[in-house]
Amino acid sequence: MRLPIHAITPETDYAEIVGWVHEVRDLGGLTFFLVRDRTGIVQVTMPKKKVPPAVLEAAHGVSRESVVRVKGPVKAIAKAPGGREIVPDEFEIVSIAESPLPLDVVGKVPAELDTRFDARFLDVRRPRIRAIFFIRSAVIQAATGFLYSRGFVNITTPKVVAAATEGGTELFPLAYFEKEAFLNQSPQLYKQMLMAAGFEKVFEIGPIFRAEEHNTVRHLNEATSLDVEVSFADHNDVMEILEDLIVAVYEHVADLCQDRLADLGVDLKIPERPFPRITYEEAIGIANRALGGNLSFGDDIGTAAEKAIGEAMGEHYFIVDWPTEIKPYYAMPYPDRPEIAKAFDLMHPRMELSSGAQRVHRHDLLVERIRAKGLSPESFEFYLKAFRYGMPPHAGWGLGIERLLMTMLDLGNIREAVLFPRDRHRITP
RNA sequence: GCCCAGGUAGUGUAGUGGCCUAUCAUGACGGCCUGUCACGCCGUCGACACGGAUUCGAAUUCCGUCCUGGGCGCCA
Repeated sequence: MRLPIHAITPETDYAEIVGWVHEVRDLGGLTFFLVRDRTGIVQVTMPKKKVPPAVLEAAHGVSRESVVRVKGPVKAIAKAPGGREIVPDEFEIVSIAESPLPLDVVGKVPAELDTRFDARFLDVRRPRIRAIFFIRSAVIQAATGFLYSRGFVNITTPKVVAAATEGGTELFPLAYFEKEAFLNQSPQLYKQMLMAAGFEKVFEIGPIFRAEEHNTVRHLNEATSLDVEVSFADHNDVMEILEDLIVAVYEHVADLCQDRLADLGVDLKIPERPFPRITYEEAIGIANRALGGNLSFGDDIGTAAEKAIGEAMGEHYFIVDWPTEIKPYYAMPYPDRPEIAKAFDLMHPRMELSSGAQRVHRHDLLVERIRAKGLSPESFEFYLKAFRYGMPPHAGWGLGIERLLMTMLDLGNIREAVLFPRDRHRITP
């Protein structure tokens, strides 16, 4: 029976393992193999004079990264990694690896991102890279569990759509039989329509597509968004849900992924609630003081300003009360001060993680807002229709999973947080 | 879209006009080696993105093409 490698201890009598040949050290009369599976690494030690000839022959023909099956008694040896090693009485090559390898799995020689993505399956064999994706899985599990525990309904909305969600971002056009279609940039319109459906609390974790020709360490053309929408809630209510979720995710990872965090060398600090809230005006004030700039009300907060504010804050924080003008049409303006909206961004000191708002739920105001953005209400008819037959007030946000992971694990490039990233230049593998 | 920087063995690098039939490491192959843990030692193999130009001479300068990384704008 196959044993996961981490289950082998110095007390184990006998073990059968299947894994990849991580390293080979041939000392002549004695050969050490390190064999790796997803749980760990174990040393397989072959004294030439003490193992069967068939084992010797198989071991001689094996290459690095081949898949092997090894059976033998386990010996407690203080000098061996993990204090134990297997002396094989069976050694079978299950699948031979070609040589040379496209990149060094052991990590003696670094590889550039591009080389790594060309052979991503090999790259991900490296424990520290694999750790990112085991943690990513834990993040999604924690977020999903948190939302279920709060009574949310998991929804799936279409990725093939007929119209843009908002004016700004570029869409990928698609040949869809005789019609023109696009890949969706956000589930925004659909989750709002499900408020009209009376679902009250929904979430979706799924891909979003942005055809922006940006080339940065924090943008992808296909990203994963965690979207939430809640009826009878305002922006403050959903900000609380968001910070609770962030903390729950960090706690889950800190509790259950200690080994993976160690693989990455990350010392995870759990953010403290409540996250500070600063207004947009305070934010540009901080930026102006730090950079000697002259941002004024209505200007976008650029990268340099964002960085300066992040440094001043030093932890997760919200920027609230944005100018209505620079937020999407669906953000609800304050009734008494319509120039600002009940919109917020969740920021990590390094970058924006999420943005959200209380939404406009009044049909006439929504039409007005759409027009004010220079868009045509006619192309949003399928969406506007949902606002004419009893639409509850509602609020929500969208959170970038890759950015959450990138900031949590201090990754240098957002592509590190995706198994098979899609950027300006890469569509394979 | 605008701007900047790059493309040298399988991988990562050194090399700014002749000292380069190109450095170092890793790797592969062969040899020696019974406690390695980036094992060690000896030997062998393997590369200047492509096209053009300048020059007595180009990996190195110039032009073009292709490819890549990054910054900005915008955003998750």
